Amino acid sequence: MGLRYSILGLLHYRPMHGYRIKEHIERNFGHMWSINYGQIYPNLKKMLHEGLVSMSEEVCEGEKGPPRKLYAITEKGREAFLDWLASTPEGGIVLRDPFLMRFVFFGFGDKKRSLEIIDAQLAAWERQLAKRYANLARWEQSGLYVRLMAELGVRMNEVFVAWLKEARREIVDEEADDGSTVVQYATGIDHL
Amino acid sequence: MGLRYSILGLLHYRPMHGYRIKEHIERNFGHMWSINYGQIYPNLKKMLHEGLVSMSEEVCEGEKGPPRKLYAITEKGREAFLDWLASTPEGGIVLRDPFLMRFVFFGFGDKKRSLEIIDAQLAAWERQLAKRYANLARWEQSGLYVRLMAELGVRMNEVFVAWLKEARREIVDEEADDGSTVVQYATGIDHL
DNA sequence: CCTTTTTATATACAATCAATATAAATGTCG
DNA sequence: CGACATTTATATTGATTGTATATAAAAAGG
Repeated sequence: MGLRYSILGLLHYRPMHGYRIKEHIERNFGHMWSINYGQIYPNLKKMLHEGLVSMSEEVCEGEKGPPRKLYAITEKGREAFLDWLASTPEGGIVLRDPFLMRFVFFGFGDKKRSLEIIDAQLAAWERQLAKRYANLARWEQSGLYVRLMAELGVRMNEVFVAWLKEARREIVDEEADDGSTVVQYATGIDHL
Repeated sequence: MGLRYSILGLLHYRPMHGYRIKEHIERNFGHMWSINYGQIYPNLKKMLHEGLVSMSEEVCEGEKGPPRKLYAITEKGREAFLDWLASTPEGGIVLRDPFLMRFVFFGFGDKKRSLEIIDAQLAAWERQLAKRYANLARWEQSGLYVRLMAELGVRMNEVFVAWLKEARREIVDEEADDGSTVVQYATGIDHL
């Protein structure tokens, strides 16, 4: 139930409708998380029912698209949010990445193909890092905590790029194997 | 469908039963991911049905616990695994952390309490880093890719600790506010 | 002998993610 | 002008992942 509190947190800034919430998160926190409509709309509906947010149907004057539903945080919602904010965070960090998931098993596959995938990943991470550098100026003007989060994002990105470059070198330098006997060595894990 | 291929990858080492799979992942990859029974047993069942793994009921001789079901990867499973391994990883990195989720909103809450949470988190990350340093020797002997992953884990952990220490200092140094007007500044996000 | 611990399988339910259907208004291009 | 793509917006479905817990067998401890 973490997402619902992020939504409540955003509504502190001002009332918003679902579409804007996603836009806001992607613009300001997109470097760390993402959110999608499958979580936003059901959560808003549920929180409306629980009285944590209030809704006002906004007739859009001269605006594009279907009528918007503007959600605002209620006093009850603010209390629930502050309780959550002061509670001790339970559970550790979850890091799931389709590239890293494959990476640990690259010893079982074709090295040439693995290097292709690594190069593509490196390019993607470098593009992302360039984008983050470009956005640093914007985040400088943001509040303290938002700015600090953005800095963490930059540093993590830097670590990823540097690590993958060094890893690539080690993989290339590794003795070429004929594929059969050395596999066990290349991927070897402790045998319990 | 990433988890199922991780299981298939593990079965490359040798046949295993569900309980051992979790143990193995926690010991060797626990620094990056986790897995749980709610994913292991249903996946094994499904993959058995699809012919990607085979099962042999093992009568445990003198061993503790209920009878084990030993799963091995089949030729079909090996093919499916290699296809996945060579496929381009889709989707970016997912990072979800209950602490960081609160962190961005700390400007809305009580600063003293926020610092308590930060200190607890810092202690936890430092303990984890110490553990990782202690395990480095073990990972040195592991295969290339497993060792590289472990190194990434260490570097990320180092970045987290260093970042949070600096962030804490900035938060403490920030001008003390009376809670009302400055909140907007402390958490301020671009207003779209 | 009874309770606790360890090993192990299994499921239910909640949270999250990806994909897509629907709809309204506006711009655009022949 | 009208067909068509685009943007803005709400909403739902199904798959995947995560948390918690129920069940059970045997060894270990007192």
